[in-house]
Amino acid sequence: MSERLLPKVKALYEAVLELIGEDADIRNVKVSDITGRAGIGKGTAYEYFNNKEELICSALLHYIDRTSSQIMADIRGMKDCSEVFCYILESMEREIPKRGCLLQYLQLRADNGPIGKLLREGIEEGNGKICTPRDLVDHVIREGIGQGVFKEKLPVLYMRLAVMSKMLVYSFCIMDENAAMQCDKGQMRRLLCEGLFKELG
Amino acid sequence: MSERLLPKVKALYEAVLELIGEDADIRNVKVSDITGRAGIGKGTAYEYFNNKEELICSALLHYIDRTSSQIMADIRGMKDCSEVFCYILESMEREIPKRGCLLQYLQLRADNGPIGKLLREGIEEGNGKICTPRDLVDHVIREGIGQGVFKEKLPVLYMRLAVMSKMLVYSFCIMDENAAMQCDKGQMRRLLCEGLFKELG
Amino acid sequence: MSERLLPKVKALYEAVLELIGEDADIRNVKVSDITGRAGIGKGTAYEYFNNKEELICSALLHYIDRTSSQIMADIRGMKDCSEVFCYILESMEREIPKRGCLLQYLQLRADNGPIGKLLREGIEEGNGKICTPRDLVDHVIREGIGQGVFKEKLPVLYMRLAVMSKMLVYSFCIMDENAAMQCDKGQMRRLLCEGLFKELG
Amino acid sequence: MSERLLPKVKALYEAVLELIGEDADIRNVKVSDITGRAGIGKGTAYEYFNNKEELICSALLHYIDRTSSQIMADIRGMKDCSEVFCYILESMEREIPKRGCLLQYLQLRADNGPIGKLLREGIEEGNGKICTPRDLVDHVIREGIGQGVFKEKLPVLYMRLAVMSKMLVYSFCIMDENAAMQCDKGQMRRLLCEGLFKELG
DNA sequence: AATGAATGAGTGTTCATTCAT
DNA sequence: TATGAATGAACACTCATTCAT
Repeated sequence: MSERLLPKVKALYEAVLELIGEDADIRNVKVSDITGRAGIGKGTAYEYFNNKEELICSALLHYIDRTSSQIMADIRGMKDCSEVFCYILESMEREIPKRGCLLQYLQLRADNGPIGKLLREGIEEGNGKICTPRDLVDHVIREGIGQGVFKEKLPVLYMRLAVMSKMLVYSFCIMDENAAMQCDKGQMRRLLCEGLFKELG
Repeated sequence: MSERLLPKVKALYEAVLELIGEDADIRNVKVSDITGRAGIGKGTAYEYFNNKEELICSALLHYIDRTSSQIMADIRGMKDCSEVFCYILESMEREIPKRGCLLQYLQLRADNGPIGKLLREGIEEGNGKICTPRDLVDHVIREGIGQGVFKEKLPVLYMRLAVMSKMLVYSFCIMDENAAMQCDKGQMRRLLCEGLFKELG
Repeated sequence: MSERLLPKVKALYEAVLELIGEDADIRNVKVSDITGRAGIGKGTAYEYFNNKEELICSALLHYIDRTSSQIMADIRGMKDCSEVFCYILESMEREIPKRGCLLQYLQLRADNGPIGKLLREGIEEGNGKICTPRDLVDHVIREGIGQGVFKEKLPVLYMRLAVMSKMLVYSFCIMDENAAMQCDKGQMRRLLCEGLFKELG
Repeated sequence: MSERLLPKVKALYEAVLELIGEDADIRNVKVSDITGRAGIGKGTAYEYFNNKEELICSALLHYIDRTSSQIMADIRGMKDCSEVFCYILESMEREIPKRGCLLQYLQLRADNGPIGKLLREGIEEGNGKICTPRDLVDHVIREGIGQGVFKEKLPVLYMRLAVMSKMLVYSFCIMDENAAMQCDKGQMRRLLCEGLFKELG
């Protein structure tokens, strides 16, 4: 997954992410919106992708993979499980300019529309090759258990969902204008971290 | 909110919920799909709603309101905060046949498409009159604080999100086929309940 | 054509004329607009007319017939051909509140749409029974020739069109806001009268 | 106004004029009728026009402009005012194959429907750039006054309407099957010409 | 006789996709 | 390889007409 992207593909991916960042409804975005933003011809998109869904999906997956891989690399050396989780939350915040992309990804994972289905297929097919938030979650759990701070006998599914839900909560805080106003990000991260360890410890 | 629905409206609402229950992508459902399912003419839908978005939105809001109101009524008399939260989770499970409706609602709340926008407007406009999951969450928190089982000094926003995320996690367990297989619902509810009280206590 | 109209029919006719008077595009007027204005149920219109076209057509024809008949009766006794023509122009002006009806009638006479066709049929079928502007024109010509003020040897068709075009010109003056501002109606009538006699004399 | 039309636009214009020429009711013509006749796909029409009304309107305006411009160029050098007016009438007859277009144009100018409104807007916006029958009328009047055959003190509005109504009368002769049979075109033109000079001289 | 709720045929418009250049 | 003009399937929505009451 470290291969360099072809320049046109890169431009298309960037365009998709930009549009999502501008709160566009990705399902209603036109191909011409994307190619126009990317500065290339409409037909060119079809030289690289079979259809609109594939284009959007690939863009999202690439973003998710790149971001998750980076975070994964960063946390690999960390000793403290709490530090790891906090770093993940901080990283999410750093991505605010691309806000919406993570949320779109999470939403589409549960979406029954054509893009959602394709996204799930893409993740399954690229299993192992594509790094997703779920891999980060699993890393946190493995570390937590390894360091003895998570109870080993809790069901893995429960632990996974517990970690994920904390991340979801934090993404809501970042995204939601209303929530954002009344919340101190640092405090929220601390509370979520503590909450997680209380819950799983 | 106890007024009887007009029969055609009821049929339309039922049709929308059925289609969602069958995992259809509600955004891509055609008006004729809905009216066909409802057993009425296409034009009839437009006697009661101004457009497709309004129809779908109303159906979802009505469902959410009816379900939430019922749960709210049931938990009103309960003494034990833990019992309350467990009952809410159980109620969610009981709605499995209409599975997807809750998730669709939650998804659309964060959706930038036309239906999502209309949904948020509908909730704001009907403020107080329409009972939503958020009202259930607030009830849990009020009870938790009143009974002294939740730390009073935690930020309300955090508590709200903590409760909500537990519900979200449970809905994932119910919805996701993969997860469903490997998870014992009763155990999951117990764990989520305990987790919540550890986290907020 | 002096039979009394049934009250519902009268209400419908009035509604059509009112709508035309308000500059509505009669071809785009909905049946419900007409019946609503008439204060009766939509279905009731179909008790008296087979379809929308027939309703509109009948209303227009009735108006044209009634107005033309009245004018015809008024001018019957007049001795002076010039007085007759002037009276016709004055009568047109008196109908300003129903402005548009005459023009609509003239327009629809040349229209290829369903209403236009029906109108022409209606006039042909009711030949003799229905009094139209053409009858007024013919009266003017007959009188003109009889009184020796029109050259007898001019083709009738030409005379007919000459008279009609004068009336058309006057209706434009009445109708067109721009023209109306810069034109003194009395002067215009006089000029048209003189012009007609110069042309045909 | 001498720029060459794009081929698809030309085909669309031709199709509209053909349909009008075949006595179709232009307001009830379907977009697919027009594009079908033009031999192009339905969507293509929307590459060049924003909607049906604009398409029809543009076609008519283009026809009127082209025809009027041509006539204007032809009459520019003529010395005799009578010759000018006769030439205009003759030109109208020459356009018989496109019969209906002129009448449609005149009708739509007074129409309250969407096409009529757009047409009037189009004429106002393109003021000066688009050559219309009114320009021909004004030319006749200017020449008539300049050559001393029209009384200078008559109101311009009256003169304008007098000329216009003569043209209208002639178009009726050309269009109306019934009238056409009983009328010798040459004689009619002569009579109209003489009539005009008697009336305004 | 009068109604208006119900209907569904009909059409303007959009936009993903193709393909000649 | 890159393009964007051309396409037409698809769909929301309208409204004349019907018919049970």
